[in-house]
Amino acid sequence: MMISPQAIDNTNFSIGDLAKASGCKVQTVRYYEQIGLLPAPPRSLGNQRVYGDAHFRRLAFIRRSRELGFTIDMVRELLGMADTPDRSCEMVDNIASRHLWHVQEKIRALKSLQRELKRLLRHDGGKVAECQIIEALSKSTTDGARASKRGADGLTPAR
Amino acid sequence: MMISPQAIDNTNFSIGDLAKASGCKVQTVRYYEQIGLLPAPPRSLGNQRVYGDAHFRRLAFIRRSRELGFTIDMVRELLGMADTPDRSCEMVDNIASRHLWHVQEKIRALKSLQRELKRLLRHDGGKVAECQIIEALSKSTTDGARASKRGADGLTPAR
DNA sequence: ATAAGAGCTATAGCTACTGGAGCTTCAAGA
DNA sequence: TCTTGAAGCTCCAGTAGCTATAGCTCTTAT
Repeated sequence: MMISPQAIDNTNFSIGDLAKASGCKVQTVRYYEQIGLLPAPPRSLGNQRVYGDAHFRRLAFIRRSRELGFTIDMVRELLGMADTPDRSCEMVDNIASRHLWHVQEKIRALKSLQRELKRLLRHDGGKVAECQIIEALSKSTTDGARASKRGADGLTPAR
Repeated sequence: MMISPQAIDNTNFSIGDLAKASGCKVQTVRYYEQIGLLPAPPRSLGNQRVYGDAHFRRLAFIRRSRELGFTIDMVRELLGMADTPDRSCEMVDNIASRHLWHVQEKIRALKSLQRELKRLLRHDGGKVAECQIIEALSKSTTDGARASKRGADGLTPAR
């Protein structure tokens, strides 16, 4: 399965068509071209991008992968694999299962977050002075090092 | 060196102490100062930041809130509320429950993602040419535009 | 002919930090 | 006292994945 654009194409899409069809913004399409995910299409006489069917298929692949939460770099790898049909499927599996693992980790983290927030909210308020939530937030965690190991949302791993 | 409850009487912390104690990086502390979350402390003769107990408590509050996934702006609001103890607790509750809702939404989304990834991975691999994952990624699901706004082939633009 | 809408490039902004360069200051040991 | 290494300082750039704006040009319909 090749997802690269071919020159022999009778369909002509403007960038707006492509964006609408794939459900992303025009700027996003240009951005994908800029970072090398989507190859630069030929231009019209007025310097406007002219896309073909293969571009559409490749963009659809990209969007679908992004929807599933694959990073741009993962999409790059997946595209590379999709373009070399003779290789084993193993590496594709690898990427997908690593991603699944991350997703499951995220779910775990969010669930414990949910529990804590629910606990915080199980008091009803008077004045802020006695606000349980503020109170709870003021207490530092037992394990300070834990915070530095996680990203901003407390979910994504730190770099 | 950790700032234990005993050591907290010593109200002279270096930025490194503060960072270690709160479990974030030195740069992060400076960043919080820069964006106005943490007030600028006095400096030593050699121009180094000297923090006190109140700084420590405020930073702990910030880190705790961030761990719970509150955005910087939310933390700003929460801090503001914590600083005006006569107001009602209602707004604090508001922020927290809005946040809980977001967390629950995220969990829902990730769970459906998880289901799909598991489905993708439920096969064994041969060549990429027949790879189910690549196949599945190539099929777009959420592009109502493609089917409804385009011609019968779903690809040709209306021009 | 004209006007609306779409496309073009270039650049900046978003979140919440993180890392590095190139410097100064501090504290401890010889 | 000198030295050395760690820690501090400021300033700037970079991360991911777009999104938005400014100020143009091009296309298309009337």
